[in-house]
Amino acid sequence: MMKDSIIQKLKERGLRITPQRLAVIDVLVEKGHLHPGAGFIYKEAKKKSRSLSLSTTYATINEFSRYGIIKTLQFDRVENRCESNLDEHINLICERCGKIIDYKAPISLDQRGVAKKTGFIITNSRLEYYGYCGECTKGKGWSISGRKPLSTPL
Amino acid sequence: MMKDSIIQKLKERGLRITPQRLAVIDVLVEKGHLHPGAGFIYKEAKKKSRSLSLSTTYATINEFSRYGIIKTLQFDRVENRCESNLDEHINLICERCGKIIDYKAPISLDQRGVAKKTGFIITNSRLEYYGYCGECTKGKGWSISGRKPLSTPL
DNA sequence: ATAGTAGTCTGGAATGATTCCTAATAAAAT
DNA sequence: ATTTTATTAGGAATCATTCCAGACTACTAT
Repeated sequence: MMKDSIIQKLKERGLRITPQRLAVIDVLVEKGHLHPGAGFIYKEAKKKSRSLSLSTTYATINEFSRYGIIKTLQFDRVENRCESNLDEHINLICERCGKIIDYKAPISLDQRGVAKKTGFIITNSRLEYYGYCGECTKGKGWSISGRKPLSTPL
Repeated sequence: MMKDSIIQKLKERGLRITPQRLAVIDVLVEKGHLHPGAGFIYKEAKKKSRSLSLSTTYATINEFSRYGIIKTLQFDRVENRCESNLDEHINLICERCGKIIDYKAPISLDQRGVAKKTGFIITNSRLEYYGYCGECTKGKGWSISGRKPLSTPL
């Protein structure tokens, strides 16, 4: 997503454009593909806007998420991560290095069929596959040792 | 999963059969479809095995999970939930009442294709759709008010 | 049966990402 | 320029989960 279009969205929703938010947007735009967590965004954004607190970073992320500008990938006991790719895709999550890869694949679940059969109305999805990324299995003859899920902070 | 087959698995892996574990197993077998959380399991299991601590409940759940007897559905800022249905399925999660419904549907992601294309080796999956269950939308003409995700403890 | 020895259990303290709180600050509208 | 009101900073609070160390006990081999 482009920086301008995000700013556009903020204005549409009546949210103010502040230096703190601009700094966070910059990080999301430039490093979004890394699926950064709040801590990473805070550190990076602070470089640009000296006056930025962790609280504000969280508040900003939450606000953006609430208004559909980003999506948050929530995890247990580990920093949540931000998803700026809003296209339908699957996340491949490496349990060794924590990397999250967007994998474009059309998941064809018949949402209408689900609604008809169970009464459940789908509004959102979370499609993840866990395992080990190419780098983490490279040259190791497939012998993963330190399985420590999502341990690497980002 | 049957109680006996779980006990069988424990023996196979060299894990001891203790009254605490038996109590937890009972809950998992009887209430597994509710996708109980640690707190619920603790409360229920404590009725059967008077001597059971929350720590042990957590330890037991973790152990079972580590050995593939159950799967844990991890969430952020909300109690994790236990999944005793190990068949391939999708979880429908109600954002109002927190209910989790197992929806049987063949997700056909070509794992070999993923591996060939990205080098990522899949070992586990997490397929969830969020929304509102039949009961929570019933007679409301589709006007959900108190959107408070997974708020109901179980 | 009995004792030995890991594996388990307990209760409480510790953890840590995230949220909450309130006074201070600063966009944007008039 | 002034006012209104969203936003921010900083620190305290939250709370599911983990960690810890000492006590305990299910199993095995004697």
